[in-house]
Amino acid sequence: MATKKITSLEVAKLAGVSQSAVSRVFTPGASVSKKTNEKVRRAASKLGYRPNILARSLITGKSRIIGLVVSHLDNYFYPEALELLSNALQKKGYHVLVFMASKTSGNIDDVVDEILDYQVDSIILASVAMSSNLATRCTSAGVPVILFNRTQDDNRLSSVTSDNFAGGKKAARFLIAGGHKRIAYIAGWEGASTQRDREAGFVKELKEHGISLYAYEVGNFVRDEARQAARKMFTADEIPDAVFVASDDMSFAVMDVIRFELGLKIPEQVSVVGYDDVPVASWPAYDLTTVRQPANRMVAETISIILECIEDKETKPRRIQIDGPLVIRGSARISNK
Amino acid sequence: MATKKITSLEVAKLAGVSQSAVSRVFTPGASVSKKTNEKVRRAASKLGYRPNILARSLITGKSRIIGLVVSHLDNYFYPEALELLSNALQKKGYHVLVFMASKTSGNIDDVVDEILDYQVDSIILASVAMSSNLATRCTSAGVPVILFNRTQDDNRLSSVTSDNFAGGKKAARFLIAGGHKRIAYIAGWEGASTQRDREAGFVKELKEHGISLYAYEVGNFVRDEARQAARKMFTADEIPDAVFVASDDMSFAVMDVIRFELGLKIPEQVSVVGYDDVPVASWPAYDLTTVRQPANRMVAETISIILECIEDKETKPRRIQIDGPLVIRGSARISNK
DNA sequence: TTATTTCTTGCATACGAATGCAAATACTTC
DNA sequence: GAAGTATTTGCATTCGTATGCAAGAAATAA
Repeated sequence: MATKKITSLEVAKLAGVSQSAVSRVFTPGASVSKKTNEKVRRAASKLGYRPNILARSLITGKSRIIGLVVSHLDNYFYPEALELLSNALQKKGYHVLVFMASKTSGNIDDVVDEILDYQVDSIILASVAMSSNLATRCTSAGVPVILFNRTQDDNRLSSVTSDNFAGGKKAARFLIAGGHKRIAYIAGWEGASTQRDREAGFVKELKEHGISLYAYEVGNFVRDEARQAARKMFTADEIPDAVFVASDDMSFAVMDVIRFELGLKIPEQVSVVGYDDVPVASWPAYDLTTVRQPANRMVAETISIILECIEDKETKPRRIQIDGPLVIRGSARISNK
Repeated sequence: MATKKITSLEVAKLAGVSQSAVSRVFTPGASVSKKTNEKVRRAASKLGYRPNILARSLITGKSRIIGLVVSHLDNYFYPEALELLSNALQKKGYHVLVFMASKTSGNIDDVVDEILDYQVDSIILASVAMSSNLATRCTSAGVPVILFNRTQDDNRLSSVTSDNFAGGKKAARFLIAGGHKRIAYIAGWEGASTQRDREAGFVKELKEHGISLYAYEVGNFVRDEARQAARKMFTADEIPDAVFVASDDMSFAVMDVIRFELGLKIPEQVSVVGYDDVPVASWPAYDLTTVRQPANRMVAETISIILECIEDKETKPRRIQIDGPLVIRGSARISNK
């Protein structure tokens, strides 16, 4: 197996210049004459030379690798975000190293340690939290950490989320305006700031209208648990006439239970409102009214924060909240019946 | 910003040994005495030392990074596969560097070049092809390439797919047994071997029963195009009574058109069979009969090939086809009406 | 105890590219 | 053409770790 390694030295030899010259040709902004540049490029492409990013990283201290920790790829909001993120970073010359955080155990710290081993330029935690201890490690290692779709009470961490509190309020306002009287909520995982904020906003708005939650169950952002929650909620004596579900993903499960297991009509008997606006929400089979998380804008913000941090170490952490609209579709009544 | 870099040298100093000793402690299988080992480990954890993978790679020639090229994260088969892949590799001490191949332009070669820059130990192309020229580059760089869910006529590339031909046959056999008389097909992108094999198997089986395709449209594995295809196919004079769609993803779009735009009943008036068995297929709203691609077994095979190639350069490329069952649900009639 | 073998250890070097510095070359200007 | 400035270039070193080699320590055999 002719495992050839073409190094800058060989290119230099062929081009009749020094290794430094070759390096400079491939270093944007370095001082090289037109002639040398051409000679080197010709030799390089002849040999199929490409700079070794790893070797370069060793010196520059920049790996052009961004570590991404994800745990919920089965929630279709994340594949979309991943795709946007990866594409955008790719355009900027960075690439994404993926780390799965198992949903069960809270071993995020171990995972982040592994990430640091790769000398990543930055870490994105998608819907995942980290220990304060580890945040210290990252900070002192000079690796900026950005929480995506999650916040945390640690002022060293930047975060980008949708405005979950406002989103919760929007959902409530909409259901109230629709004349619903028995309004319920199916919660996500209580450890998630997104869940807490959505609930808080929702409950707050209800309260401001003198309404209190008619029913409450926890789905933990897991479809099966959402199903259970729905079964429990909608087999009671007098069932809710509206339910706000903390994620689209759970909403689909809830709708399926309501329609196919319990034979109820949506939205005639029960209105359902979700959160995320993943692609499936717009499919006619669900046609889900939901609060949109503008993935593209969230990603854009994330990336701008990352690049800023990488270029200028002194940037202080920011917390971005992006407002998302309520997307009105057919899963919830609009006027009072 | 106290950007401290803890190196093996500092650990060595603290532990009162040489840098080599530290290195050996962190190199599995190296010769170190129990005493030294302890001293070093104590010092290391005190300083929070962790070996720099990049520097290590420079010497060993192994980065423990696997490059993954994806292009269809919106088809929910891929997030699932990505999750399985990443998890399994993580357990083996490898990690996945993600590269998005834009669906539109065929710039795969550029992408793979970028991957090679990172000195990856192997490349997985998920549902993506590469030029023969580039395959040469990879081979000569000693980087094994594995096609996932795609084959290609290049005997230097390994591939792992489901048995698409057999899957197509199963779909046909099932529809025939269900007494369908006007059987149609909505194809994926013709450049994909998966598409071609599924179609070939399907048509072959029909032919063996003396049946020919009643209608044919192309959906290119894109939901919108599948919708168009369905509209065209099901507004004809005498519509098909069954359609095999080349992917679940397209199937959902097709079912939505059939039900909600055209007001037809599934499976009473039209039977639909898909391919993939993504999670959504089992949701009651679709309840799609489909040929399963066993993602977990496909991933397991992929990984075993990768590890084998990395350890033993002389392994020759393999082509694995994994048989998947037809999962019978409610979207297709079983008995002749 | 001494000779022999097996483990450990440190030294020095290598991996591939980037960069400060000083020497060399090219370009201006008078 | 000389003097001065701006631009290129090569040399040597550096990044953090792994590893062949030879010397030293420990264990075993005689």
